[in-house]
Order: sequence, then C-alpha cells, then structure tokens
Amino acid sequence: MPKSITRAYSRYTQTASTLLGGLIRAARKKRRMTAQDLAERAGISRGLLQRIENGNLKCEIGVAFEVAAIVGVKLFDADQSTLTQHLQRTETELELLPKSVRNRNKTVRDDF
Amino acid sequence: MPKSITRAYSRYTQTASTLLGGLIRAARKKRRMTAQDLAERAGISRGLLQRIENGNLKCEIGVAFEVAAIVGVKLFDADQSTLTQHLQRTETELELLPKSVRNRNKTVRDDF
DNA sequence: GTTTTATGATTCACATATGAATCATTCTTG
DNA sequence: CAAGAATGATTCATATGTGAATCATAAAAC
Repeated sequence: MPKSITRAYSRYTQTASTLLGGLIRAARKKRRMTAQDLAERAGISRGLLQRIENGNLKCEIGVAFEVAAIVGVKLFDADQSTLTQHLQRTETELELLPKSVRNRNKTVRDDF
Repeated sequence: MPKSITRAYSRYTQTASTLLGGLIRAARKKRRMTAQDLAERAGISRGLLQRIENGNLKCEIGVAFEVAAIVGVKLFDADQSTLTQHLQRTETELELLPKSVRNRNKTVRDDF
C-alpha cells in the first residue's frame, strides 16, 4: 500500500463545500434535471457529479464551479459582470502591494 | 501519448477562479506572508499554492478553500456561523424537493 | 399494486494533479 | 551598489482523482 497524503480541512472548508454541493443539488432539482442530464451537460460522469453534490473536497475546482454555473448557482454572490468588476479591483489592488514579501521577524500579521 | 480529457470551462468559471486566486494572493501579501509560509501552513507545496493563486482550474477544491480560509478570504461572503445557517436552510429546502427527478419531455426548465 | 427510472454505492484501470527539486529572475534590504 | 531572499517557471515520479461499469435500492408514474 503506497503511503497516502492525508490533508487537514478546517470546518469552514467542509461547511463551504457541503453548502456548494447542496446548492447545486437543489438548483438542479428545481430545474427538473436528472443527475445524468447535468453530468452530460457538464461533460463529466454521474459519479463525479454525485461527489460534487455531496461536498467531496477532492474534486477539481474548475469542474465544481462549472457545474454551479450551469444550474445558476452564483459564486461570490455575483453574476459575470459583477465578477469581472471585482476581479479588476483586485488586480488593481495587487499592483499596489509589494511584488514580493519579506518577513524578517517571522511574525505574521493577523489583525485583519 | 495517452489520450487526455480536455474539459470546457465557461468564462464565468474562469473569472471566478481567477478572482479567488487573486483574493488569496492579495490577502496573503497584506498579512506579509511569503508563499512558502502560506504553503507550509496549508500543508501543500509552494508550487501548488502558485497554481491556486494563478486561478488554475485543475486543483482540489478542498485545498483552494482551505488556503482561502487561512488568509481570511470569505466564501459566499459568509463567516462560519452564516455559512452554517445557509447550509441548514439549503438542507431544509432539499427535503421539500422530490427525492428523484423524472423528466419525460426532456425539456429543461430554465426560467429561474 | 406493477413497471420504469433515478439515485446511491462500489470497484478498478488509467489519466493526471501534486510534491520535490532545480534554475533563472526579480525584488527587497542594508 | 551588493547580497540575500522571494517568486516564477520547469521537469519528473508517483499518489490519486476520474470515467466506466455494475448492482441494489428507492421513488416516481401509471
């Protein structure tokens, strides 16, 4: 048996993923789509969709986001244009921040 | 060369992932953490963190969420308690929806 | 009730994401 | 300026996520 990498997930991460999966499943049913239907439309297998809807943490983020987009679940509570605006603001902010960070004292600022 | 599976991602998915990565990178720098610091704290490699911050879609959703949680990037614009409340509402809603969906006419309802 | 279909749960082979190591640049600090 | 450190970008071996197939159960339609 090969040694496996076990990851630690915070409760926040687990809750967020379970919520995302639940929102997808609810949205799918409201649209009267079969799991098979949605899976095909997303170009993935039914098994993978099942895992996503169950909040499995070991799925590609791209696939999960794509499925959410198909059934209309909003990420960051934003539509495309709002998302783009938010992204532009973030990139502007990043330009103002230092290119590289140097912390000589090893203490991390947590007061945000 | 093994045949590879190419996935199609919508612009919405790409924007959302790029935004998430950017938010993480900005939050990290605000806290004056190096990429190495954050990677270690998340239990991942620096290379993977780099991919996440660049909005790479082929990363585990669990890892991306975890990194976001560490630097304080809110998912669904919600903290833990709000997230839990939202989840409970979703699960209640799911109980009211049909266990399985049967669509004989194959037309998908899109008016939501 | 019966029939049909959707869903849940497994298993396994294989495509692939990840960790580790490396190098070149760019940036920060003194 | 010089020195050191952080970042970006590769490469490769391997741990692992995914697709496909299968079976059992449950639920919808009639």
